[in-house]
Amino acid sequence: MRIATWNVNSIRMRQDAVAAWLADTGVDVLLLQETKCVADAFPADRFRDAGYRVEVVGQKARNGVAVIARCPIAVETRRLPGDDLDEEARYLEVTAGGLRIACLYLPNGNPVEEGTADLGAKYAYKLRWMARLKARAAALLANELPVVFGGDFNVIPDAEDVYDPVAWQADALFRLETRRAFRAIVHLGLTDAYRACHPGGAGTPPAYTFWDYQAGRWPRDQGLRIDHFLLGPAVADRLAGCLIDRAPRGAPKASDHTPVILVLTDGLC
DNA sequence: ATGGTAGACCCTCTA
Repeated sequence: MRIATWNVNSIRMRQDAVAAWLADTGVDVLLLQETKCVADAFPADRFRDAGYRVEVVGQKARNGVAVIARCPIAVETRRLPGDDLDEEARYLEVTAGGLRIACLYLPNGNPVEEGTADLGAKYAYKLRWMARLKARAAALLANELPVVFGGDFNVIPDAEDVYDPVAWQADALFRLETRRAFRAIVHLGLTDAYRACHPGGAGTPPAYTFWDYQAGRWPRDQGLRIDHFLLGPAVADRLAGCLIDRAPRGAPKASDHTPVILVLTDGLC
């Protein structure tokens, strides 16, 4: 069974690319972020016509997540618990293929306002969102559910996951508070699927999932690893591989992110 | 050198 995650930066602009990639790879479940449209404007029919089920959480112009799967999808929640006033479309948790799968788009958090008590409203929201995600992960793990958290975490876990760690040290994606909050989630007992399969370290090639449109970041391979799969123990036991498909980032009219594919032993979809 | 691009938008914001 294969699950992929892809921040598409507008599903309406990327629908041909996503449909072609799905047909080419045949992944069972695809998690999308930054669909950037209300649910009614999501081009669900073309995926349904291709034999997939589609569930969408949308809002106008910004954010937006979706799950596309070959198998039936049971929606568990369309909101991340912990803040009833949060209207941003960033979380969709489903059961599919026997797994509890959370598709998430974690807040970017920039700009960080140094010198202010909470480092700015955007960054405070990011840290609150991460605390809510930690609580949700703890609850699902306590119930021994086979959980997969996949999506755009907007977190660079380690210096080897960014082309220039010094230049990024104060950024909301890499600053120490962000990495601490990410580690606190992982340390509940989750496995970073990519790093479990590719330990990294000196001499290993960089493994990025995002390259900014600006300043020639893609042709220079100056990217970030910010799209992740975190696996609960029952799913980590089935981990067979995790790979970054760089090809879509090099295509014309590409998203600034490229897909990450999680490969599990067994499992039906 | 304070850049550069992309997408959606009510003409500016987010990333």
